[in-house]
Amino acid sequence: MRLVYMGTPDFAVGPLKALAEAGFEVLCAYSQPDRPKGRGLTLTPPPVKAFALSRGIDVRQPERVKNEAVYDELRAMAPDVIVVAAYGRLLPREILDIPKHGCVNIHASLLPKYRGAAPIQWSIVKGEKETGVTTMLMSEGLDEGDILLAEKTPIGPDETAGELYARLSGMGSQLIVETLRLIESGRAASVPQDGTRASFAPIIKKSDARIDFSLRAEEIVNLVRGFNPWPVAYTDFGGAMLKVYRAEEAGKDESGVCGEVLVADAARGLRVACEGGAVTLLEVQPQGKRVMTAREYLMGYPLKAGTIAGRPEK
RNA sequence: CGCGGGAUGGAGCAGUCCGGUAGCUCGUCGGGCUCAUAACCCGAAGGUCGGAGGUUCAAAUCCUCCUCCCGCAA
Repeated sequence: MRLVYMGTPDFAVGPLKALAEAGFEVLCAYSQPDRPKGRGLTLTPPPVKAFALSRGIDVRQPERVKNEAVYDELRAMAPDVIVVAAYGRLLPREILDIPKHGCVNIHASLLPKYRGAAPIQWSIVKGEKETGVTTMLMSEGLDEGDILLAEKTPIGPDETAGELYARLSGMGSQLIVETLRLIESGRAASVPQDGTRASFAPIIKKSDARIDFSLRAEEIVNLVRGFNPWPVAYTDFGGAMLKVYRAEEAGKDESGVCGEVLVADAARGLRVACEGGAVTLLEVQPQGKRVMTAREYLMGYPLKAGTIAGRPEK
């Protein structure tokens, strides 16, 4: 089967690799244009582009996809199917209709839950115990297409978004190969999503990762897990930002105002009061410094018990 | 040329403005104490202050260039 691939970030690299190695003919890979990134704003190619080029796969990076020129070049390639994985753009009807078998999307959640840009992070932040990957036949709506295959997986109690991301990318790689084989053999069946059970996982903003100590300890720990390694939960003590990479629920034996530092002691740890208890911060990163354990942090920084965390954003 | 913070014994920091004996909290090693502890007491080792030049009687500290780490923004 001849396919066109559309994807942008790391998540989409595994599936492309799997498809190529499973013997599908990848005509071309579409990716978002190179963007200025990092310090110095260096123009950086997206991971899918970099991978595709290393395999000698042709790459296209149109700024806009709703464009006659794009339609024309796709029609000219006459793919049997277009596979989309975290491409970053909705596809218009004109494109959905081009491939003989339609456009197939890999989505990192159990649809119809967590439709949208950041299903992996939000499923952890919301405390889900289970998630998965779904392949679907794309429609014009956002992740509303009919479901082809889905595979579940439990979310580990300490699992971070980064870890789950890698795992789901691997699962998606196998699932998309399986899905295309079914389509190829004419045995694919799809079922519509139950829209009444749908939920939305919007693109993450930095400010989503600010820790609200008026939440319960469990919710705060989930926030920390779900936003690691990006954008990373943060708070601030006395105006200096502190990122929190790892945290755990503390006992309920001590209490204080939400956000109050209960314990700041290299021997006993860093504990902050929250709704109904406290959280222990285990791994943190002061502004301008590397990631360090709470113990290391407390050895050198003058944080005292009684400090109140979480001043509003400037 | 996007904006900014940083590099000091093994770890985390102070000292740099205003040049003059390298310090703090830990860790490590040896000894002591204790039923016991990331406890306590005594003692010790460990640093060309990121690198290269320059100024000076004297540089962690002032000047120039370089390397590496990090936050913001995108």
